[in-house]
Amino acid sequence: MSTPAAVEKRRVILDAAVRVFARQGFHTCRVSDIADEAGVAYGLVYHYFPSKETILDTLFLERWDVMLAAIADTEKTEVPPREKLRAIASFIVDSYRYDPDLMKVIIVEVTRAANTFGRTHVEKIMQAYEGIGRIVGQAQKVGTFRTEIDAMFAAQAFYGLIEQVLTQWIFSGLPIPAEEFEHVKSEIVDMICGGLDG
Amino acid sequence: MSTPAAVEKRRVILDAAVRVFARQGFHTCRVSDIADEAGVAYGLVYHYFPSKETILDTLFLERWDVMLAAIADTEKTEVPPREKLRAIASFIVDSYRYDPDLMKVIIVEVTRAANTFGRTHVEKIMQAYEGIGRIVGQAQKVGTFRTEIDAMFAAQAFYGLIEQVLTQWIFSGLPIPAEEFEHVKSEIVDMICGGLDG
DNA sequence: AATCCCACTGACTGACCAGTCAATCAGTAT
DNA sequence: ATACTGATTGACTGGTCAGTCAGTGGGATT
Repeated sequence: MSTPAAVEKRRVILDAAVRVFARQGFHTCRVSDIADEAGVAYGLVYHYFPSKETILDTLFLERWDVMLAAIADTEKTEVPPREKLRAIASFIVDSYRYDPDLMKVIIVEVTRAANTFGRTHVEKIMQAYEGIGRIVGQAQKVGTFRTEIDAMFAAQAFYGLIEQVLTQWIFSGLPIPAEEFEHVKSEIVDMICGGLDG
Repeated sequence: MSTPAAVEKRRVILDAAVRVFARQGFHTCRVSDIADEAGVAYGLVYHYFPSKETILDTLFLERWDVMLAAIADTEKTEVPPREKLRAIASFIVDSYRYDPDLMKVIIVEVTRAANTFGRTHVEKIMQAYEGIGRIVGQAQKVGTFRTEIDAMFAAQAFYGLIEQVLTQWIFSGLPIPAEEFEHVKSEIVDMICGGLDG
């Protein structure tokens, strides 16, 4: 059915869509913008995707599944809980580091878009919380983490903080220096595990 | 110029807009939906507001200014830092408690809408972070909070967590029991100040 | 060389909707 | 009464854009 060439064209359209969504926003851009960016005829977009929304859909699911896999892998490793959280923070921060446009689109247009599009993916998004929640819960059972704080609540705090940081970076529009990425990874874990009390 | 009756009509339209935006979302709803909800002719909306966007604008600014004032007031009080954070958490949680539709609109359509509308209000939004950041910074100077964590970073963690919790409530669409509101207030402060380490 | 199969093209359509505006109405002043 | 003023109405316009579709071209298959 789908020749290698066709698979590649599909990819070209997806990559173009990332750039266009990141630049103009999903609602603001036209399908013709995506076609132009991909250097492809308008109609071809509809040859590969049934709708504009499906393109965003595809981009989100592709990446989110990779993240869920990364969380699941981390869960299985035999390292201290703090290291597990660090691994996840590291994965998400690096996702932004190496493909800021894609992460921008996912966060701005899906994860944070509770109104329109995000609603469709609440369950997928929740699976990430649940994975993190299980790591926290496990650490509580072992006695590494306090049991006073609900594990799912802690997961929200952890993921929420990361998303907040990425959102700041996205807002700023500035390139982020390499050491900032590494510094933030540590600060996230320190904040969530250590708290503010001195 | 504006008679009391006119001021009231304006209010009727704003309140209707809150309900419509909360129900259908800003981008999805039509101006005629707002007019219908307000029981008012289509054109009258444009008599009171120059554009659809200005309505959302007005709703956000009205409420956000109240919140900035609440933060500023809290800053001035002479209570332990933890109590200050609790007061702010309490204010925001209660804002949702007593007007969930308005908070839903502000969070979903402005605060979290980094792409389109939010961009206009980044500075206003940042002022909230800065207020919280000053409280944390002050507590660090006094020695109540550790200095390892950047004050603005902590403010992001704090506000981000609250917004994350509200977003969960919004997503769920369920009514929240009274004790849940109170419980969450404590849990937010405990999480941010105490951290997870046991 | 005839046929088939898709990738591919881009002009076109149909629906939608923000914002306009000319007309009407109601209250108040003169 | 008359004139004036601002509130109110809703039909209409102009522009936008997602999605359609009839047709083209080129590589494989027979």
